[in-house]
Amino acid sequence: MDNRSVKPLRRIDLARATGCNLETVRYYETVGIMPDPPRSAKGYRSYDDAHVRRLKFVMRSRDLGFTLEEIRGLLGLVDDRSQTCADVQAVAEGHLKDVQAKIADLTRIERVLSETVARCTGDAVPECAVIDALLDV
Amino acid sequence: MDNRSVKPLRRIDLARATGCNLETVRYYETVGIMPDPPRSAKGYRSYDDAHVRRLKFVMRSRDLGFTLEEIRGLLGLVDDRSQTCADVQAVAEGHLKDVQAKIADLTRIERVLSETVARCTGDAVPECAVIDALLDV
DNA sequence: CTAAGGTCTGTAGGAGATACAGGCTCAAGG
DNA sequence: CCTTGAGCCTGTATCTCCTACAGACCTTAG
Repeated sequence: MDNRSVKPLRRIDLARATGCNLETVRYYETVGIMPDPPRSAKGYRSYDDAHVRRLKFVMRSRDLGFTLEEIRGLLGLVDDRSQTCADVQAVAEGHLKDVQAKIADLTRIERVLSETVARCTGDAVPECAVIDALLDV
Repeated sequence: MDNRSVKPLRRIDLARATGCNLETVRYYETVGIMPDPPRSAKGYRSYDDAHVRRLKFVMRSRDLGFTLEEIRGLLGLVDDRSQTCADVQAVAEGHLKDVQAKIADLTRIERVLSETVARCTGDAVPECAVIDALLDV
């Protein structure tokens, strides 16, 4: 009896649910990042929660600086159930190193920025030694 | 007497020192992310360590998903010594929030990936519940 | 039944690089 | 000194990743 969640989503619903641009949804389908969705009798695309989940992941990954190619690699882990465990492990390990490096970079930038925010008095000319350190993080 | 470091760098030296593509160096100059460098008598660009430092920062920031516009904002903090401390504080605060959000996202992704690496036995078909979790981070 | 809003396809345009062509210059070795 | 290879110059073309728009069609609330 529980079919509350079975209302199909239109393209604009998917876009709104994820914050993705409407046209980008279509683009991701043509380049294979998102699957071609089922169509209604009149040819309208129809999505569900799995699409929302996946597209959110893609968008977050893009924002974090991963290329579509890299995201394809990560999604491959999810999609291709026929890969061996060793394959999955290798890809995951590569991405893990990448992610850890990014976290380290961002953490150093964070330190400089929060020091800047804390030290700045809000008055006149800033003490720029702090901000200069940004280039050396 | 210490002028060991005063050998000027060619464009390719800068590219190699930073890992930046040769043509991208020129591109960043035309769009104003990097300053127009001094030229030799014959018009050759000539760089120094400050350029290396700055370009490395730009590249790391790009890799972390910042747009050129955002990077321009950060570099503005470094470049424009005439800004008030309040200006600097405001810009830094905005970027700080952004950076912290990125760190949070990456940390969640990291958890899933390291779990995957740890759990995968390296044998046959993976236990995919872990990898599936990637989409929900 | 109509107006508003949403869908379709195709194509154009912008940001951020990247590549290549044609010609010039520099520095090291013979 | 001269060659040769590597690098420089500019301008332009091409690639990725989107984003926007046009023209035509569909759906649904009032």
